[in-house]
Amino acid sequence: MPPPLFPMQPAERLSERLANWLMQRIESGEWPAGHRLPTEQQMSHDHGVSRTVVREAVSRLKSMGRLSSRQGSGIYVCERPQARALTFDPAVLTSMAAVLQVVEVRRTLEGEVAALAAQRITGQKQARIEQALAAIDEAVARGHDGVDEDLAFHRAIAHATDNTQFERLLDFLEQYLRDAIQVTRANEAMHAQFMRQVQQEHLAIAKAVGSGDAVAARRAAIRHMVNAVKRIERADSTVRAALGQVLQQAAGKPPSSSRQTVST
Amino acid sequence: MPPPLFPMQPAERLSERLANWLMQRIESGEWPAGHRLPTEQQMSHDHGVSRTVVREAVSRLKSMGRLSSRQGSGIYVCERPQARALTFDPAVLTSMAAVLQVVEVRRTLEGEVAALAAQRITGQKQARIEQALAAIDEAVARGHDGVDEDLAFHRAIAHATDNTQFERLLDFLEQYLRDAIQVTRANEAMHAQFMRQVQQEHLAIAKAVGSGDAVAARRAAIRHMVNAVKRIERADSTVRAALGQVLQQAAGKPPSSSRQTVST
DNA sequence: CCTCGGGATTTGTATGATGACTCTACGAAT
DNA sequence: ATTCGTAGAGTCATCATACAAATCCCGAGG
Repeated sequence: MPPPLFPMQPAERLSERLANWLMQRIESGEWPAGHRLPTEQQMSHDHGVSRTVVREAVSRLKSMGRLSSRQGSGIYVCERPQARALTFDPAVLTSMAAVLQVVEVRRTLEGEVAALAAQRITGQKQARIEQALAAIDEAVARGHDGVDEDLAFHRAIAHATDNTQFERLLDFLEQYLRDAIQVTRANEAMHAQFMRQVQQEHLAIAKAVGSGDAVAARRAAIRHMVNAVKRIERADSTVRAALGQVLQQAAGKPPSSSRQTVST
Repeated sequence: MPPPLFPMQPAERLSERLANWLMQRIESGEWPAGHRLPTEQQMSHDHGVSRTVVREAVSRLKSMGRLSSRQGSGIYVCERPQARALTFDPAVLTSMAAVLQVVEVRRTLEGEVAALAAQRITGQKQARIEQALAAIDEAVARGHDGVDEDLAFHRAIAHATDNTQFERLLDFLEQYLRDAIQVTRANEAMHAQFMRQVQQEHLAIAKAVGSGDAVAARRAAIRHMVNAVKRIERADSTVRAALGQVLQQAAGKPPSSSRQTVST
């Protein structure tokens, strides 16, 4: 039987409560980095739960990188609690407005990324960009939608900035935009025209970056993004409805899935 | 005894191996979203381990949001594997060059954020920005370094964009920059001059945003960021060395710690 | 001072039992 | 025919106990 869509919140498990309690000790600084926790036995006694519960709670914090245990020694608070990770509210995936917010973030990045790439371009990176550009045409010619290749093109530009963080950041944003892009491209009526325009915009970016013209690169990238938003917004209501639906049920689909149509 | 600095990798625990095995089933699509896993007993039998191990492995994936178990029913693959989180390589915290990379990312954002804020400013948001500005002076007057207040100022501007994602993104970047900012400010020789200049730059941003002048806001923000980089780079070698050290041992220190000096 | 053991401590794993919860099926009442 | 209640089997959550493996502590001996 399928899991319920709106499951009643099951009573908080003991291990969960204990994990939260432990987390609080760590966050409050009461247990500083390197501090050794009481033994499992001690904690199970203190909180009146079994060792199983203690172990599950600790296990959770271990997988979060906050605790680390060593057999025969004890359980310790990690030295370098890895920085809090960035995640967007899942709601970002379920509403049109939120998708546009993410697009906006991306827009601000792409412009500067293109400018920086233009300033730091080299022959090798330029070749990679052009190769990515060609890959889009190839994919489309083969009947694919070219979404992956499109994103790879933008990643290639980010790579040219010599700043790994840009690549990682854009890669992160992609996962929120991929579905939106695919559905937008699926608007067959606009397909042919879209592809021409999109590829033309891509070409402009690549050219500006390749010639080292930062100003032109920024302008081309921003224009590309602005037009992308227009394409999303101009998509007629049927497509928007489809987008809404897809976003809502956008679920963990196997990475490989037949895809349909076109562009950023 | 303190945990060793370079602990030998303990042989991979059974629960860890099983967790990886399970994860692979999920990632490969062999177990699609909503699929029910074999029972704990079945899995413990299949893999020749105890139920304890199975439970710990499942517990890990549960805390990662990939599995969800319902008492009396079974263990299921989650529908919407929450998007991959963004984290920068921990090395980002340990090298001067990497810190500058993050600063560069922030720079590209702040400019556009300021421009958008100017376009969407309201009285209420403007008040909040000015309040944050005043808080910096207050903190400095009280002998604090004002780093928290400084960051709050920038967050207030991000808030004015009406785009939550910007706020979250800057908030995320902060944790990589906080240490760098603090050490830079600790350069006492430059302290007085720094503070004046920094606060003047802040004022320029606030003013431009408040008046709705997007172009001026962008320019002011970019200028602020460029100068911030200069301040970091101009810091004499002793400070840079100190920064390197702090970054290297930057560990999970209790959030509350006496702080020292200066500015973004 | 250092090295080497051995016992005590602590986490990792195994096993069995019990309670709580869920699902299915069957049958009674409407 | 549909709805509802209930019994029963299946499953996870928790408990208790035991042993294995790794580590720590401390003292004997050099």
